[in-house]
Amino acid sequence: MSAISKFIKKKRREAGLTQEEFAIRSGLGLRFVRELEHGKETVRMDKVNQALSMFGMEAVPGKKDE
Amino acid sequence: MSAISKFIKKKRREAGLTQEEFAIRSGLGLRFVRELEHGKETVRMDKVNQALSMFGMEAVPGKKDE
DNA sequence: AATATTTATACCCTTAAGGGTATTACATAC
DNA sequence: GTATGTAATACCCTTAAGGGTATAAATATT
Repeated sequence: MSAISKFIKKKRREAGLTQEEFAIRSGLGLRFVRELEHGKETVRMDKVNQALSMFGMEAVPGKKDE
Repeated sequence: MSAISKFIKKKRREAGLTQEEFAIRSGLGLRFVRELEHGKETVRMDKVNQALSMFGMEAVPGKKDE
């Protein structure tokens, strides 16, 4: 599971949001939110960044291991 | 320009590779490499990670500003 | 300056991402 | 047990991402 997928799932739950509520608030499709959290690797980066921006984050290069 | 785009462009040049050479070595399409470095936002995350993995990196959540 | 190299756009095609919706599975209650 | 809320899969459709190739522009290099 990617760091991004795990991050979104964790943060969303901490915010007390369902996938549906998160989808609505972020302007993303519910199916996309599900697939992103489920670890789908072929998602589009703009949508990923749209999700991350809900928590003031964006996709950046990071060390692979650790 | 996204942090990832800038990172790839910078690292590729530091490695002394042309976009074409980088495309070949990473197994990505030349056109994709061009569009990624040019800042296209709708690229696919798996391809982005394939590019980042050339430098031992992957897309992770990071603070937006700074 | 001219020339070679690298990078950027534009064309068409195939494939699949994302959306909507419905259905199914999985919880956590009651 | 049944009901309720949440999450996961499956269907079809529209749109566009990515590949290949060709051409144009930009950037060295001499």
